[in-house]
Amino acid sequence: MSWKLQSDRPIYSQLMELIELKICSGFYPPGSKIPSVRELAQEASVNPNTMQRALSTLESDGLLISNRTSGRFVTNDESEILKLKKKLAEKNVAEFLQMMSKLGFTKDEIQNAISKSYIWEDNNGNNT
Amino acid sequence: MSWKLQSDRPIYSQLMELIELKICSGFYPPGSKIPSVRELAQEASVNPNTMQRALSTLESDGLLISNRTSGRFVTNDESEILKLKKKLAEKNVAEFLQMMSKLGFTKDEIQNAISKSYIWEDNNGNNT
DNA sequence: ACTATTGTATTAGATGTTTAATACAATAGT
DNA sequence: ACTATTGTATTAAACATCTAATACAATAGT
Repeated sequence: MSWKLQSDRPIYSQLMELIELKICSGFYPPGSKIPSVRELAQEASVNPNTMQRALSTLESDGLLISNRTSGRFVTNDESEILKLKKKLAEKNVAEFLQMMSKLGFTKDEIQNAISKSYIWEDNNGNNT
Repeated sequence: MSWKLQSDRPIYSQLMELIELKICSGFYPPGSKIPSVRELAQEASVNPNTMQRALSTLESDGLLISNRTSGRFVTNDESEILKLKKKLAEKNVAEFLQMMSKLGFTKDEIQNAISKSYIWEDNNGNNT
């Protein structure tokens, strides 16, 4: 799995977003167990403390649940996940359109650019 | 003018993006003089050093030119500005689509969401 | 019962960002 | 020439982030 991190933004924050995405996309299904803090930290080439911070914050958001020694699990509440998915999507659309609007693009130009894109050919996160 | 800054990302970086937007949108036209470091810093409620960092970086990017005591000016090279505009737009579209794709939305759903938006009613940056 | 694995907490140091206060350098405008 | 305004540079302190090393707490699995 990809953990592409940038240096111009807090890492724990990026980790949170990436994990949210993995949950919303079903990569980590509802109720499923996710890897341990230490494993995830290694995956992402990040200090365990940093990963812990991301995970515990997502937990206080109600998205994850930790069971002391049995590990950490995605919430079973699918409506919660759907809610997050909608929230992320709406925020994304709004920010995108605002940006494009400020850059002077029209709706038609945007629709055009999107219909020309090929993102949807591959479902592995790779742009073909 | 709006200088809405968030705390989850370096301020100087956000300032750069906002200024780039002001230039690309024509709020600061090519060749025009922009306010002084101190003025801009006050506008944005930011330390002059932070604003200076944003401005001098934009200068090394070739977007601004400083004339010691006469002030700072937007480049006259309109092709440079157009290039930036395209770069910003492409990056924005790509990131947006990748995100929406990962969230599981189809092209049609996205096209739909965009056609339903009302961003273009008002040109002052306010969503009506 | 023991042990390995889990999440969690703590302390310290390195680094980057931001603010603050100040000073200098150059010149447009008078 | 003088002066105010410009960009620029420097130093210090406060703060957040990240890493590192380590330890503790709890329990599933044996």
